Amino acid sequence: MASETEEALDPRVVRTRRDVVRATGELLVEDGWDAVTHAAVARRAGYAKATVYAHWPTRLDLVEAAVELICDEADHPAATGDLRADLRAALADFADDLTHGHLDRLLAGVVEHANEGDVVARLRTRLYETGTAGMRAVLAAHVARRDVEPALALLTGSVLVLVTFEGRRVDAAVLDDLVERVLASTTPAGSADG
Amino acid sequence: MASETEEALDPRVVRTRRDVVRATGELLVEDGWDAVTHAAVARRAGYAKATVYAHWPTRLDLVEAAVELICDEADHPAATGDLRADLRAALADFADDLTHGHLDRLLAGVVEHANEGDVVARLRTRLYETGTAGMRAVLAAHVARRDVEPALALLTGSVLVLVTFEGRRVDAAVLDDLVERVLASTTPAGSADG
DNA sequence: GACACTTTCAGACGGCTAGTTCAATACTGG
DNA sequence: CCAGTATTGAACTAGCCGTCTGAAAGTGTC
Repeated sequence: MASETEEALDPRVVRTRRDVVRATGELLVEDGWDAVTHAAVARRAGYAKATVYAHWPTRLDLVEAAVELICDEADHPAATGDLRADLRAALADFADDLTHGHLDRLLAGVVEHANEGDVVARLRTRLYETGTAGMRAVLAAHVARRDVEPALALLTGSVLVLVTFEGRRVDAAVLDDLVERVLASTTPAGSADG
Repeated sequence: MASETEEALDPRVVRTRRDVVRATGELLVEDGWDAVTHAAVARRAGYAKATVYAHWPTRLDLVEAAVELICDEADHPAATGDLRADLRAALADFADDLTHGHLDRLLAGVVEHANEGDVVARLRTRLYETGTAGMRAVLAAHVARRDVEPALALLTGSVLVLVTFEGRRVDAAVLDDLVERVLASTTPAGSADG
């Protein structure tokens, strides 16, 4: 028999999982957490409702699988080695995910449903770390270790707030200003006091 | 007849409005946006479901009234005049609202339901500005005008991210570090280039 | 191709909840 | 006391969620 972790031998199961999880992700991103219903997902994916229930008994199972897929598929601009250029690119990418990728709604969903168990808390961490992985990598490569966390919080937080709550369009000038302000309080990596 | 804006003469109406809006606010804060149902609100407030429907035809009407009340009742620590102390106090207050006041869930709710009309967008702005009013006031009094907005975004954003997405407890040391980092990139108010 | 096995399907069902309606009751100001 | 208004409790419709079923279709094997 196949191993427990790779038991999806039947091509029907593979197809179903792929199509349904993809449809769930689209629904989650476009219409939000509450739109993820077995019936809605089945309709969108082109499968019967009972089939969806058979694979993912609860709504949370569906959301979990979709978030996993979204995070796995996420890709970020490659680093060039130039600290400021890479930071601006990563920040712009994050801002774009928030607005056009509807990452803001995804994050809002996990925060609002955070009281529904540890699974949701794990999804929150997964989404946040995936969305900020680009920035974290750039910072880790260029600034002192003790500056990485605060700088990351300052950059991601400010962009999140500007885009999501102030409805501001964060153009190159805004991003540049934020980057300069944050870098002013950091020490280069490898420095004596880093 | 009474004026249109102050027509609530009947004490029954006054009582009903007060009790129901308060119950809605508690429900909204404790259990989230989706828990705000006419039936649930009526049960909690001790009124009949039909009465709640008579005053607030839609769920959004209920949420709107509750958010208005919450924002009106919000109070913030008084300023002492010491920039750093006031900033730290305002930030700590904001962090406390996020965790114990469940402001994070309120904000998540309006973000997730932002596609349900302009009313929700107004609520988002109202909540965000109320929660950050303390910091904005302190900054406006001490740093150059052009530094207020970016500094506000950096401070509120970083605290929001640390508390809500990283699950960090922001103690005095963390707040102090953030304040120093942000202030390093600002110019005092009234300065020549401010 | 024949076969046993698994997956998917389509629909029906009971249960729960949202929102509406309405006659009866309680309250208010005069 | 009385006319007008607010509140009530309950009934009712409509719609959706989750479950279950037998039938149909697909899969791997001999």
